[in-house]
Amino acid sequence: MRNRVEEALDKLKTTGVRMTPQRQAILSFLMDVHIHPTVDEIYKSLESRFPNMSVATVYNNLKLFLEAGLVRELAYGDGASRFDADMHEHYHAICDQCGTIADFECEPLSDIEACAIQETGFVVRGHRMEVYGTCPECAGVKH
Amino acid sequence: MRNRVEEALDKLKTTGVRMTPQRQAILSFLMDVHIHPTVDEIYKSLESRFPNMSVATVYNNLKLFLEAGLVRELAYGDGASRFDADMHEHYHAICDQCGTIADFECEPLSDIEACAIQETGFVVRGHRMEVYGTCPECAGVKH
DNA sequence: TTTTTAAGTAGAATGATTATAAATAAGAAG
DNA sequence: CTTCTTATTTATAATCATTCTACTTAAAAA
Repeated sequence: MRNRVEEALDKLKTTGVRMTPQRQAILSFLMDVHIHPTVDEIYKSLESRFPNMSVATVYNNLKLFLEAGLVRELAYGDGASRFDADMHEHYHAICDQCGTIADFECEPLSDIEACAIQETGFVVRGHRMEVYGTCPECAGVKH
Repeated sequence: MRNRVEEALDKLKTTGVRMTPQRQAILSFLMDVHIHPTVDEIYKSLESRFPNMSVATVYNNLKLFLEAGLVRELAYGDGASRFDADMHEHYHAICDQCGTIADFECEPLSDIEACAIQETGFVVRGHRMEVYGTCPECAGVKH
């Protein structure tokens, strides 16, 4: 069995998507790293290997990956979006102080969705949820 | 008893904040309207009454109201932030098609926060949650 | 009134993201 | 291996929300 990146790119190829070094590098960076990077972080990390790569390439590929369901976008209001190639059901806890994002798992919030359906009459597709607070590192440090 | 807007502005006045027509108009617009407007919507709605008002004034006042706990900001990743002067505990359901935002109430998600605390070690301050789907109007229309 | 200074205004600056047009290179076909 | 088609990349301009800056105006205290 190949690794996740090659598997994903092979699947993309069957839909007319071409395999390029930049594309491969962006996807494997996202899949290797567990830090939910921004576009700029991805761009800077690949700068040494692809000195001529344009930021637009990063944006274009991320959009493609999003549509293919390979990554998800974490769009917090402030600043830049973050991207997560871990597609299994999980939630995020975000540190108010240092911005660290920690993953955690939990029963899906079915009763909340039930509430929403009952009170609003919406056809519910899904939800989004994050927890905010202070990470152990920041909480532990008495400056 | 005065109305909510005057009450709120009177309370602000006690902390050295001045009462201006623009400020009053922005706050009462937010409190009257139940549509979670963007800065631009607020600005355009008041354009006829205040032809010389600057967008910066809207931003400045919203920041002030946020700090005073009179409104909350709904920062969805795409596009502009929305503002809500309804401060009682509630959640939002957002229509994928028309963007409508419906309010609903529900038990607070205490078990999710418990999960987060246990798995991440965070000191949890609060959470954010929205439900996404299709509103009754959009779902009902077979175009 | 006068004075103090918070608030408003206009416009420039920033930062993330998207659009555009030309150059490049994947991959198919011969 | 060479040619051809067109997806992709690149560089740059454009857009959009938001913030900043310097100056003017006007609340409200004295």
